[in-house]
Amino acid sequence: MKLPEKSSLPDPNSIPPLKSEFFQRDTVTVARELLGKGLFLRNRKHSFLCEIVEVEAYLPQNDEASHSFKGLTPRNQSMFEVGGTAYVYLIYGMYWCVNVVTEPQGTGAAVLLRAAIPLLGLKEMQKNRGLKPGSSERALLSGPGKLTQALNINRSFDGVKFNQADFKIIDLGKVLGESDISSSPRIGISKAQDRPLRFFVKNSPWLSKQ
DNA sequence: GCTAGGATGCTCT
DNA sequence: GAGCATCCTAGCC
Repeated sequence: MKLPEKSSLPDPNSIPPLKSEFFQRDTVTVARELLGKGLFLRNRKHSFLCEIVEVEAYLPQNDEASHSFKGLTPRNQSMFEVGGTAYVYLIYGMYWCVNVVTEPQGTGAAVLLRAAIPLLGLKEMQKNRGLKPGSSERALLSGPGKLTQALNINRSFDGVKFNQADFKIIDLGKVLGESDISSSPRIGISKAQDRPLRFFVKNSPWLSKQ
C-alpha cells in the first residue's frame, strides 16, 4: 500500500476535466474506464485529489437496484441529467453517496464512486473523517460514505457538473488493461444482487472490501 | 480476528 | 411506517 511521492504527482490544476462525451456512453463502459481516473476537488482552503479504484454501475433499464428504476422523483432527478453530472444523495440518514451520471440526458443511469487512493490533501481528509493523525491512510476513502466525508461532498454537489476548475474528473495518465480490473456483485443492495456490476482494480489494498 | 446491532433522517408507499 | 447503494463500536472468539 504505497502512496506515490508527492513530487511524482501531476499538478491537477493543469489537467483539463474529462470531456462530456466520455460520460455519455454505455454505463458499464464508463464505470470500467473511471478506474484509475482522478477526482479533484478544491474549496477555499484546500485541494483534494484521489484515484478511483472501485465503482458500481446502476443501469437505466431492468435494474431493480437502481434509484432510477421507478422513474423520476424529486430525489433522483439529477440522475436523469446529462452524463458528467454529479448525483449525490443521503443514505441511512447519515452518509452521502456520490455518483457520476452517465449516458445522454434523460436516461437515468449512474456510477457510484465507492473507493479511492488519497493523493493530495490527506491531512484535511483525516480531519474531515474525524480520524487521529497517524491513523491508517486506508481508512480515508475505502467506502462510499467515507469518500464523501473525507472530501466534504454533500447535497450542495448534487446536480453539479464534473467539469469545473474546482470539481472535476481528470485523466491521470494511468492505463488499466482488462487484466487489471475485476468485477463482483454490488454491495449493500437487496435487489438484483446477482449482477456483477461492481468494478474494481484487482488486488488493490484501497478497496472498501478486500 | 470476526460479527451483530445501533445510529439517524429522508423518501416513497 | 418501512426501507435504505453505510460506518463504527462493543463484545466475543
